[in-house]
Amino acid sequence: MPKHPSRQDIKLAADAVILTVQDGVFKALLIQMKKKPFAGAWAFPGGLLEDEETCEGATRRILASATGVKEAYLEQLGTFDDPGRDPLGRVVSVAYFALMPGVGIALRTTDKYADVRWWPVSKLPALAYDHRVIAKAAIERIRAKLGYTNVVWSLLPKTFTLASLQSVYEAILGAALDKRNFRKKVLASGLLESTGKMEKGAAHRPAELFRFSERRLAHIELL
Amino acid sequence: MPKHPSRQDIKLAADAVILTVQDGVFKALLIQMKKKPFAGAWAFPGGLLEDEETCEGATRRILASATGVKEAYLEQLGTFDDPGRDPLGRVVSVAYFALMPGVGIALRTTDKYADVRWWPVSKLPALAYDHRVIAKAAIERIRAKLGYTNVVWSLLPKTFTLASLQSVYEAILGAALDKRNFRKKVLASGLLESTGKMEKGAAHRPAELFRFSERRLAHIELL
DNA sequence: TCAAAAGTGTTTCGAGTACACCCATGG
DNA sequence: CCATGGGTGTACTCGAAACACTTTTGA
Repeated sequence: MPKHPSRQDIKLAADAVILTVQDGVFKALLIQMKKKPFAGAWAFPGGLLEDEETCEGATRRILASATGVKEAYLEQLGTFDDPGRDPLGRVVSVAYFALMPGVGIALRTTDKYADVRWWPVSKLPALAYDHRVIAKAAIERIRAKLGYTNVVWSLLPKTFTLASLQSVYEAILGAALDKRNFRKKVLASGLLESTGKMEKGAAHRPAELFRFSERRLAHIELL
Repeated sequence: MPKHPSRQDIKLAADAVILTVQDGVFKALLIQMKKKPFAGAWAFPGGLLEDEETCEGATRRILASATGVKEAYLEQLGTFDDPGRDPLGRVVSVAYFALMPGVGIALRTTDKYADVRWWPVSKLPALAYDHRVIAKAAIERIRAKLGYTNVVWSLLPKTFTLASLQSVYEAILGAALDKRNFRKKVLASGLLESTGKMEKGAAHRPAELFRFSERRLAHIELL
């Protein structure tokens, strides 16, 4: 196959901003790096693209290696190419963000990383590279997207209570919502369907369990 | 400077979706290619990054070479990396969209291109590469952005009438707006200030000329 | 005086918001 | 029987949308 003539000395990488809500707290997954010059620093998991790999493919590989999760909502966030962003050379990063439910995820610290941890988005540590900028972009994007799409399904298990749905919104938006108005709007939106089942084992009146009628991205009017 | 170890055979390019509104019509700039295998085909102007150049820098260079315009609103649209998008090899494209006023732009067909033309967005010809996908993304983005930002300033000259402002909205949204409601909202928004001057030479009652109080991106509630 | 676009208010309707009490369960 | 969260309805306010005529100018 003929090649383009120009010589470029630019590497392509993918970075994954992995987000979830656990116990009413909006969290991001960070890894602690081992290699110099960033040993000990925290960053979003990422890495160079392998040949024959798409950016999204690379992100899924990275996602699985850090969390074991194969299914998650994934969306391209943007491409970050500040020339000084990587001290080891010119690396352009295509960043994605991933959303997943906060329950049932077993983090595993592989030998690639010194540590892997969920961090509250409101209390992130200092980040390597330009990951502070990437974090800001991801958080803005998901906040906005909650208002005009149904992405929230990607942050909840198959069935859930209205209270847990509301708490996901509140955690991400960082604001309290009125319970009655929230239920009214979300039930009228047609996004949910009743399962008929009830929550079990709580020390109070059991809540009805709902599911999403569609588990793929759609535009809606909410909030 | 030490280099990352991996060998990648991936080239990075930038493409510019250049948009404007002329005579009430929403248009995109396309170039007609000379080189095989796409000779004669239309596409957005673009090209490989030079070393030491950022994606945005490359886009500005491409923009200037196709239009002569140095100042335009520029925003990253997304990165397109389908492995089959370029038959000459693996090229990942970072696409930007540019917005500029529809008046006073002299297109120049350089020797790089067979032709350079404005095309109505509703009647684009067949496009090379994956530029149809890129076009769709750009158009969706600018439509949405009109509703929650003040970007429209980038599509108008320094002073303009309320009617011409309205016609820009109508051209991009593809829908008619109510004149009285439009004027009410846009005047209440605080985006505009009166210049005190009047339009000249029209065969009807002259309209007042306005200017934007801010010529940089801000979020607002409109539409 | 005619053609053409500029400019101007009011009413109606629906959505958003604020707000407080009873219910079902486990301990 | 008590503590805990689940579940429910109404009233008010404000912004969105619909709608038609008079004014100013050049030809």
